[in-house]
Amino acid sequence: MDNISIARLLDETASLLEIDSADPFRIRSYRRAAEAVEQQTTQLSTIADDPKQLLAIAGIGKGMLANIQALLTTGTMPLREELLQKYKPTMLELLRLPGMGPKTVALVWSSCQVCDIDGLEAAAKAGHLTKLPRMGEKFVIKLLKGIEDHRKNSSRFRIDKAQQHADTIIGLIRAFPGIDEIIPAGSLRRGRETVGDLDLLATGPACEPDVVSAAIEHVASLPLIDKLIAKGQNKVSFTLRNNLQVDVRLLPRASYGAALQYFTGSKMHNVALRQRAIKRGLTLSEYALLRLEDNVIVAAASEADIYNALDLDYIPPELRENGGELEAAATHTLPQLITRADIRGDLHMHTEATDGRDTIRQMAEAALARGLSYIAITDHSKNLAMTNGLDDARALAHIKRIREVDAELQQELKGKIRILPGIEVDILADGALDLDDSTLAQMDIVVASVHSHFNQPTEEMTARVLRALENPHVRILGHPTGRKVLGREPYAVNVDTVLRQAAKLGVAVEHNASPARADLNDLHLRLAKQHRCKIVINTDAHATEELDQMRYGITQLRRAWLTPTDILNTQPTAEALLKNLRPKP
DNA sequence: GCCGTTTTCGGCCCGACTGTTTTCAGTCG
Repeated sequence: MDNISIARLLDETASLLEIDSADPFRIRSYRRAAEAVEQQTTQLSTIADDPKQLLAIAGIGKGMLANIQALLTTGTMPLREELLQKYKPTMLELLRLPGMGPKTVALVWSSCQVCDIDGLEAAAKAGHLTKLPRMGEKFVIKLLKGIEDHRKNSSRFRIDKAQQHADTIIGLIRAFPGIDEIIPAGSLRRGRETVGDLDLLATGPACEPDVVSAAIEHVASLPLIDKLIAKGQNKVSFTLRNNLQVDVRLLPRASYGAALQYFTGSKMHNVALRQRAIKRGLTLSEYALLRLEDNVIVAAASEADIYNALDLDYIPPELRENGGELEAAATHTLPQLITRADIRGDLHMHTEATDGRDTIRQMAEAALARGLSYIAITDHSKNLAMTNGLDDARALAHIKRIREVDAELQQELKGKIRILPGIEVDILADGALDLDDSTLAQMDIVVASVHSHFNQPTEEMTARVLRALENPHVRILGHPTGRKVLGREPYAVNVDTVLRQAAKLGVAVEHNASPARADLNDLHLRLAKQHRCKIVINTDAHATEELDQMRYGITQLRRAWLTPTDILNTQPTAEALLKNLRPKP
């Protein structure tokens, strides 16, 4: 059983305990353990016989150790089985409906024997629910709408889509006079790959308590609102037509930092931060950091003030996951995280020669405009027929053209941007590549990628990739996990094995910056660093504007605590980069 | 159930909003 499954079972047990009205602190420890397990880069199954290592994980004590060992050996654990005697697993899905918490789930079970969504809908329509305490007409209407939405769309939104919506809404709100700052908080600010909803925090003269109601009305009447959910003294919640929920908060300048800190989260980071505050005789809320004894404000206007008042260095949002960042901030050992400006080249992109939209020259000029010093053009090879992939003859003609454009730009732009000839070659079923070695020998950058991995067994795909890595022309492994964000496919290969072998052979692994295809998540990236892999970050752009997707990839690198020295394409020149890649045969 | 530069017992984060409550429980973030 892998870490993700262990974490899921612990989290489900926590939910079952909630329905069972168990001790809230016991429930919290199960949730905390689930989070801790999820953040481990080592598979617990490999250290199961060493209790010391397991107990060293914060949040894992004697009881949880026994639970994890039971899960690893039997696939379940006594408490979970016991709870499943009393309750049904389908109740966990009921908890995802708006307004349905553990108490209400327990109530409909004990009074109506309802344990799943279909049953709940039937009971609501039959009028059975309004007979229960604290449940009226309004609740039932909201519930039925919630069930409908849940069936239609219960997934999260990809970060780039969420960012686009945020930009639009921010533009509309900023138009109101007296609002001079508005920032997305929540998981968007922390750079998660997907977000559940948008949290936008605004401040300015129009957000001061005595005048804020006008601004609230402005927000509540934005034309793109599909359904208004709530309108409070400083908060408006609504959904867009695609069901994305947006919470806008208008906050006085004096407490903006506290609010930003609070609503950026993560939840576990905030809990840990508040515990730290209490130990110092302080209390932290979304309004301020206060001294407990006399309620005097210690810090509130900026996030940095709050962290500093708690004897911590400022913690970048991407690290706020309660994964050791508080300890590092307390000892001044936070990493100097990589930034977009550190990236000097992009080694994976396509042109009109295959399935890209723009020309070699357009890609190069766009890269230069974005501050890059070198790029590699890596169009598809012939096996990807639907992309008009290049056979050996066309590939050779294409790199000749690439060299010509490079020479032209050397003349015109005095070496400000270099174009390296390359190819994204496909790995065939037997692990061979679909172009001749003699062709690959002409390329500076050979990115080997598995494209057709659907429904293939993991062992087979892993073996396939390992064989491809043996080809000495391969310098970068593209799409190293074969994953699509929000897609159906999980990881096509055994990631740990593939990363180890790539590190051993000196093949760089690619972090694909495209939000649709962020092959390595933050745990994989940390694993890659542990294994001393060479890591490159590429956009896989199919048009000039897709070069901007680098920003999303950078966020993932930051979430993995990576610094400029961990990434190869921070090298200042194409020559320096090539020297750091696997030597050509 | 976890944890300890106050502690091996007794703590464990904070506030707003909703619906239906005639004073607050439950949900949510």
